[in-house]
Amino acid sequence: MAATRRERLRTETTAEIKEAAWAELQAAGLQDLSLRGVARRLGMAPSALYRYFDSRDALLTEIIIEAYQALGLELQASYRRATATAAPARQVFLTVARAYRDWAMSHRLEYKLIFATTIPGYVGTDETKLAASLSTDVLLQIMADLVREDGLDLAAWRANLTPDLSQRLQQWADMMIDPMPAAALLAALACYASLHGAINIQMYSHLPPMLADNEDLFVATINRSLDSLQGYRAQRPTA
Amino acid sequence: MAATRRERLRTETTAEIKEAAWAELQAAGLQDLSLRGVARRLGMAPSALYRYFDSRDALLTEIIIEAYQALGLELQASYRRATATAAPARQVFLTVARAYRDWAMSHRLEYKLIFATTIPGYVGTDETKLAASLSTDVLLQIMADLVREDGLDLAAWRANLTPDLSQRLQQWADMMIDPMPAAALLAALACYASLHGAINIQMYSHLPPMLADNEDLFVATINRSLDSLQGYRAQRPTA
DNA sequence: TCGGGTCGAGAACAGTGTTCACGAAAGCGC
DNA sequence: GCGCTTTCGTGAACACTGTTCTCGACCCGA
Repeated sequence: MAATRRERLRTETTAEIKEAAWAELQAAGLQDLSLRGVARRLGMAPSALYRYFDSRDALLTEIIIEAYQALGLELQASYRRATATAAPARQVFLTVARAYRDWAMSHRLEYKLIFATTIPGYVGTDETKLAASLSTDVLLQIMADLVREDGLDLAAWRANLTPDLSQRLQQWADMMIDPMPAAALLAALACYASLHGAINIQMYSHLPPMLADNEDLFVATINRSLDSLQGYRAQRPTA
Repeated sequence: MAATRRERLRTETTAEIKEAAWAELQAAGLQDLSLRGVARRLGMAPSALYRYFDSRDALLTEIIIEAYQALGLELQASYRRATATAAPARQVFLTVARAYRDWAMSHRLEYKLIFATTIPGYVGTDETKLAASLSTDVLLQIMADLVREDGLDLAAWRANLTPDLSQRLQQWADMMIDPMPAAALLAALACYASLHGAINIQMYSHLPPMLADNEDLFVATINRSLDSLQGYRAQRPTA
């Protein structure tokens, strides 16, 4: 941790590079982050960047990880804020989900970077996994809260488990700090899928114009997803 | 339609080019479809390709559209096969959903092309919209079938509609050949989101290894999604 | 003060998408 | 059949790109 002057300068310029790269990314679009472009932006020779990053893809990877972390931290902050008011888990979920969507919509490029970029080198590094878990942990936490509050219709979810799937889910659950039943994990995944899909639909706008970027639509589907978590069913109206 | 010899040759070689481009794409990966590469594959000069396609991106766009159409046709075929047996709509949905997933999993590259590629020129062409509707129409059709069979808990869905959202959905529904209630449209969208999300989760493998490529997991979430459509809770009648 | 490690610059190489002028071939009206 | 026009493919060229290498200039600890 102790910083020799050299190290300090090094981390400083790597930060500057990443910043410039980010600006370049936003200006030039996703596909062509030009290394020479960021070099130009910094007023240095293109080759100089190789002192800090092994390749163009390495630089891109780092940026993606940073975006990932930003999302994760945002969600965690949202979670903390929501739970601070001692709200029921369902409401917490809704709040976090909205935070998720808000972030995605106001950081479209980052979102696409995170979820739709296949980096040639296929990063399975610990760093990305850590960044990813920042986000997913929040969801799992909420699900655990729901279970604790008995707000989850576990029976309904259990009904869809095959023995093999149940075992695999359990296997995963056992690796977690705060284990939860396989059925709850299934519910969490389904919820995540729904959340993710709802955002994607708007992000890549396969919707007619009057529904594009519609928050009500998002909230409605998420609410319905929550109904499904809890086994809620509308009372058949008298009519 | 009548083919002068010239026209025939022309469409013939454009097909050849697309085929070669596809091969190149699969060999070289998504990011770098090299125009020179496909030219090499065909034994022609790179510049010759410009007689057939305005640019590299135009070629890519055409390929994406073809992939899109392939998916749509596959789904429609699956739908026809499923309905031919006079099965209930719920089962039809499940069958088509599986077909969707199967296609995605066995055509990963195509799937990513379709849903995660932002072409610089932003294609809003009629051609892509038509290709897209091939897929979505199937889903809407099933949803209409469900409504007709009274297999949809419309009240539950209506409960999440705001007046504005309801109006917008209705506005969309009115444009369809076979109009349906706004609540049903909301259900369709939620279902689509869920479906899409469930596939994406596996596609971009943010799952631990024992759950990667797990079909049971997919079927379970889809089944649950269907429960949510129909308003079932806890034990649903076993088939 | 003196070396070894680090940094940045510049040239170079192999690619890339794209343009353009030029011949060769094909089709069409006469 | 002959000419003219349109189409097709070529090869050279331009402006880029990522990446590598060499070569001085600098900082820093000994």
